[in-house]
Amino acid sequence: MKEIEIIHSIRKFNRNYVRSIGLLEKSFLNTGYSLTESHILYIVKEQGKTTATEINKVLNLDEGYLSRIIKKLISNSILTKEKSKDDKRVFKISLTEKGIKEQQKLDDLSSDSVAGIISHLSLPEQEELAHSFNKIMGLLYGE
Amino acid sequence: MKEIEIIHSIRKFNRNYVRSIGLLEKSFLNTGYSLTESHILYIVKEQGKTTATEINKVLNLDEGYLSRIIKKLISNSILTKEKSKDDKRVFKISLTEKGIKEQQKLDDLSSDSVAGIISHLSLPEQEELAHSFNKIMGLLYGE
DNA sequence: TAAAGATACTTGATATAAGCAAGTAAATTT
DNA sequence: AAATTTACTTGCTTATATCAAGTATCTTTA
Repeated sequence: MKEIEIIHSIRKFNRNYVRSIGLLEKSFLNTGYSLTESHILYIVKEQGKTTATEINKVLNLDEGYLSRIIKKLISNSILTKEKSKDDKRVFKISLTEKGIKEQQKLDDLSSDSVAGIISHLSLPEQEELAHSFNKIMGLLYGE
Repeated sequence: MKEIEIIHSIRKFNRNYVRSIGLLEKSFLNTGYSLTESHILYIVKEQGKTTATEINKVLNLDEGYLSRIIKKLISNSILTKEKSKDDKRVFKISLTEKGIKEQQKLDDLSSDSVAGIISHLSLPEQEELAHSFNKIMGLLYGE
């Protein structure tokens, strides 16, 4: 297989997948959260009590933008922040009770959405699919 | 493999890949074209003389948005339009000479960008990667 | 075949997502 | 203790996308 074919395969995938992700994004429209906000909540769940800087090590958003999103999520009682004791520049961020529930809802929505996409496949096909995704993850991101 | 694991694999991939595509998008910043514009030019190249409606069968953009993008690309001499003879509501759209060149540039940029992402892999690994992408394409989009 | 409905495209107004730059305050380095 | 860096915030702007209403033409149907 030539390099050009390899690149074409990936680019073809990208063109299609970008649109899939666009659709996924639209499925978030009714929830009141953007995909980025949903990512942030996911990360806060994963990391537990964390900071804007830690979140941004994953997402690499504009700092100001992230700051505003966090501010909004706090004002909607999804997140809380408290001043860190060891470093007074830092705010420790965590999910509120409501935030935990909301994050769970978004998590379920996302899983349902993926379930829908693969629902037309047989179980062996779904397994092949997962295997392929895992393979790519391993190769590209070393996991 | 359980369904929940399959879904988790896909969601994990999505979280990572969304960011990759975000980076890809940024690589278009200097070009003066957005990823969407670049897609449009790609489709016009593929389809040859085409129409807004045909383009939108692929991209599903808001019609008004698409109309404006086309307008802009025409005013920048990338696209031309001519009124269709069989249907006076329709405009046939095609790439200008300049448009062909610009599209080619974007195409090259996109290929280079992908080449960069896979450059740390050996050829067999790159082949495995392409194979996995193709597999997913086949399963999800039937190609 | 004339009216009703559908299709192709456009335009004005607006929303959403994201980024830049300048700034404050606290920590770290020199 | 001054200079630099880090963590976060805020004002302003741009990029991307959507909604709704409208024009012109084509197609259906009564």
